[in-house]
Amino acid sequence: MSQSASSTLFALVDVNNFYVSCERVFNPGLENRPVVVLSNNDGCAVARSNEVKALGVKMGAPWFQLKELADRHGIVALSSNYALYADMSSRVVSLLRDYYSPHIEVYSIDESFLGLNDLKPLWPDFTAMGQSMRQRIRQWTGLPVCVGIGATKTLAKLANHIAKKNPRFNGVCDLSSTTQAETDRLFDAIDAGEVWGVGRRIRAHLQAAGIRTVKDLRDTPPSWLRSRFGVVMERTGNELQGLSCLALEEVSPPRKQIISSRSFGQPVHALSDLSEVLAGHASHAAEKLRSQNGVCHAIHVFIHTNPYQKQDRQYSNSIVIPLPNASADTRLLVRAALFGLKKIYRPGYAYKKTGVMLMDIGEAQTAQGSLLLEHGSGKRAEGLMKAMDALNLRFGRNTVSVFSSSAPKPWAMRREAMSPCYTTRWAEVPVAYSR
DNA sequence: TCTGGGGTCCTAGGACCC
DNA sequence: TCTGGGGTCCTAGGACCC
Repeated sequence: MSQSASSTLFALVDVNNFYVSCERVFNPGLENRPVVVLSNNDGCAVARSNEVKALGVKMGAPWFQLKELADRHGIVALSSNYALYADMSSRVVSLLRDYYSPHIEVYSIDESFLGLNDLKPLWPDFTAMGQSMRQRIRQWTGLPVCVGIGATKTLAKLANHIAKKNPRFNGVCDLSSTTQAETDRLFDAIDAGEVWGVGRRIRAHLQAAGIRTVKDLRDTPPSWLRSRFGVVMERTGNELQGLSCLALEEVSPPRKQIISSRSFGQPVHALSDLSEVLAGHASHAAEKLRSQNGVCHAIHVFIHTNPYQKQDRQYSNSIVIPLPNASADTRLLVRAALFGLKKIYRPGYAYKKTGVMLMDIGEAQTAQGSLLLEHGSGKRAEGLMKAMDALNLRFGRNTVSVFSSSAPKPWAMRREAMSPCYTTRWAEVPVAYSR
C-alpha cells in the first residue's frame, strides 16, 4: 500500500451527463428536454439527461425496451459521436491544467482528478475554486461540471456524488471542510453501493452483513473488509477514513492489452464478411499499439453469436495466435487475425460480434541508439517519424536501415518451439531529419 | 514408497471501473 | 433481455522446478 505521510487533498471534476451535455452544446434546442445518447448500432442508452434519469431509465438500458416510454415522454435519442466527445473532453482537461493544477490525472473521458496539495495559498477556500472551475468551464466549453474535494480519491469521488445530488451545494462539495457531524449526516444518507469500488456483488454482501450506508462502511474496520473481500476493499475502507492509498497518476501507464471489437447491426454469416471486419479490427488495434510505441507477442481473436437469442443455435470461440517476434506490424497482425478466424469459424451460424485483443504488450526496442519500427504497408517512414517525435529523438547524419524478415509464418509455431528469425538488411539510406 | 519446503509461471474466473 | 466497448486488478489452482 502506498500512502503519503503528509496530508493530501484531491478534487474530482466530472462533467454532468457528459455525452448528452456535449450534444446540447451544439444543439441548444435539446436543453430541458429528455435526451439519451445510444451506443453503437443504437443498442442501448449510454448517456441520459437528468429528465431521462428521472423517468427511471437505467444506464445501459436497451433502447428497444424504451421505445414506448420514449414515445410517451418525447425522449430524443441520438447516435453517439465519439470524435466530438473526445474533443470536448480535451478542452476541459486543458482548462483544468492551465488554470487550476498542473497535477492532473485524466481518469476517463469525462472525469479528472486534480492534486490540490500545492494550491492552498492560491485559494481562500476550495469551494471558491470549485465554483471558479464550474463558471470557467461552462463559459468556455458550454459544459456543466460538478466538483468534489476530499482527502483521498475515494472521498473526492463521494464529494462529487454529493455535489451532484444535493442542489444546496450548487455543484461543489468540499468534504475536507465539513464538520464531523455534517459528514456523518451526509454519509448516513448515501447507499454504500455508491462508493467507488463497491459494485453490485459487494453491495449485496455488505447489505447482508448489515452495512447499508456509506457511514456504516466507513465505520467498518478495514481489516474485516480485507478478510471478507480482499485487499481492494480494505483500501477502499482506508480511503473512506481519510487515509490516502491511491496516488494521483499523472502519466497514464501504457495499456497492457488493446481490444478492438464491435457488434454487428445485422447478423453476419459469411467468412468473407467476417474477415473484412476482423482485418479492420486488427489494423485499428495495431495503430493504437504503435501510438504507445508498443509491440505485442500474441493476438487473441474471438467470435460469437447473439447470446440473448436463446432460441438460436449458439456458438462462440476464440484463439490465441502467438507471434514469435513481437510486432506492431499491421499486415502481420491482420494476417494472424485472419488465420485465427479461419480456425474458429464455423459455417451456418448467425454471428453477432467479433474482435481482436492484442496481448503480452511490451515496448518497442530502442537499443544501441537505433529505433526499430515495424510498420504496415505504405506508412513506414511516416510511422518512424512519429515514433521519433514521441521519443523526442532526431536524426543527425544517420542512416535508416530497411530490412525484411524471413521468419516463417508465426502461427505455424508454438511459443516453446520458436525458430530463429533471419533478418536481411537490404538498404541503408542516409537521411537528415530535424525538427 | 513416502516425505519437505520453497518458489515461478500461467490460466481462468470474478470483481470492479467508465 | 430485440442489449456497448473498452479497461484494470486480484485470487485460486495447477504444472513445474529445485
